[in-house]
Amino acid sequence: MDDKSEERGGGLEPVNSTDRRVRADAQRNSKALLEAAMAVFAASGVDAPVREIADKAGVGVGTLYRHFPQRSDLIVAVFRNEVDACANAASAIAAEYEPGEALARWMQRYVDFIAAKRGLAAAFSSGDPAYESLPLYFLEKLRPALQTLLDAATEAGDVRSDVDAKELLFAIARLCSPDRYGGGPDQARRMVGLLVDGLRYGAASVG
Amino acid sequence: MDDKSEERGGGLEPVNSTDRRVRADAQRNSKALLEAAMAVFAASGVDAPVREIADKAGVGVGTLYRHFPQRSDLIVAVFRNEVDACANAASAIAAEYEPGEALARWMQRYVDFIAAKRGLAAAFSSGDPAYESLPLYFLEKLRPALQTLLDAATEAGDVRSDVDAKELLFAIARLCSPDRYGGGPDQARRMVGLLVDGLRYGAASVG
DNA sequence: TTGATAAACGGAACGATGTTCCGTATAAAA
DNA sequence: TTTTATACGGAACATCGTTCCGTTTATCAA
Repeated sequence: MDDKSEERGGGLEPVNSTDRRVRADAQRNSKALLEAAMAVFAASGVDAPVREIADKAGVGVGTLYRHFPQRSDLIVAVFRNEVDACANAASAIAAEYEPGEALARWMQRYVDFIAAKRGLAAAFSSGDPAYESLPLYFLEKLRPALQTLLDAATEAGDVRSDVDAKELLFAIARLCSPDRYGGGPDQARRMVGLLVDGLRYGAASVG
Repeated sequence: MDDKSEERGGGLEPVNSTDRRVRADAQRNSKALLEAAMAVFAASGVDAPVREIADKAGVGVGTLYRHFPQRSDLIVAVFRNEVDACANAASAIAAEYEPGEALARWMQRYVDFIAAKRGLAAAFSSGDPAYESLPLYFLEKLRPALQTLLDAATEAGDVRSDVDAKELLFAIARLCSPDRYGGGPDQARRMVGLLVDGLRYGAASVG
């Protein structure tokens, strides 16, 4: 199928469209930039200057723009990365706790994620087309993760079965939204805790 | 009480803390800037450059910054101005229509206001302390306005009586929020229309 | 191992923006 | 009219996102 290459046996290394491998320093820098951006965004918010990120990663701004042609690309990359981390946490938690407890713990993990991303949420709904794809990515990654936990907890009789994963994700996100002025990040935790208790309560009638 | 002034008899003109009147050109320019900002924000969003506003008002940027020391001050001023306009519309509408119809018409007016201010809503929840006072102002102006309309409509038997003005304001604002991707500004109108019909339906059981 | 070369790098430079500064113009008071 | 506090205008500054290009370097072929 490929007209010009069957060179390296193990296709483990990322290759360019032509032939050559992706240079090692490029990979290193890309990773360093992503991690620096994560740290800087967490510390100073999404409005932090790109130069600060480049400095923290130990590269020039030219390099930063080679890997992330626009500022929003960096934001999007960080967001997707953290969505992935949150989704992946589901299976790790499921392996360690029994179903009901796993569900509760993952939901608190999800609350932390939402709370940390409050600054981004504002950017998303600001109409910038650069962020259009994010809500879909968000849903496609997190819904299956939560659904798996829900199914397991339901089958174990720990929670009721008439809850939709998508609705639950949105409901929690809204509980974390700062609409009610007053009540800090603890309030969100308490409200979500109540929600989880509500799920458990419903399971009692099933036995 | 005032150790140095009892000069002008009719205190109709705005005065400075010392003695002198506020200059006429200053008043003119302040008003022109506010109107220009309203127009520019509506046309190009809240991220429009201040120079564009100064140009439209026919003044220099120095003058703009004399009246509104920070960019956010201009945004806040426009917002408060439009909150006032929306609140004042209540009495005007109430004078022209019967209570139930007045309520319905004002709520659509409120929807237009919320929809137009979507760009600002993002800025408010971005944590900038310059906007901290706005939600309170919003509530203190609009709640009484809606409450008056609600009371009149309730007394006329047009709507049910168990609705809270504050909750209604927030509910409508959320109906207008672009969370569900898909569904434009018409959807908000339809949903609020349903809400109003719901209010009317409840009144039937009262007679 | 050693050139050759495509890829990646760094950071000065550019354009746009929010904000400040200060010499000039002017409305209000004497 | 003269005086003076006030306001004006717009050049200048600091900072941002982004581009450009001469220089460095990792990879490949010999």
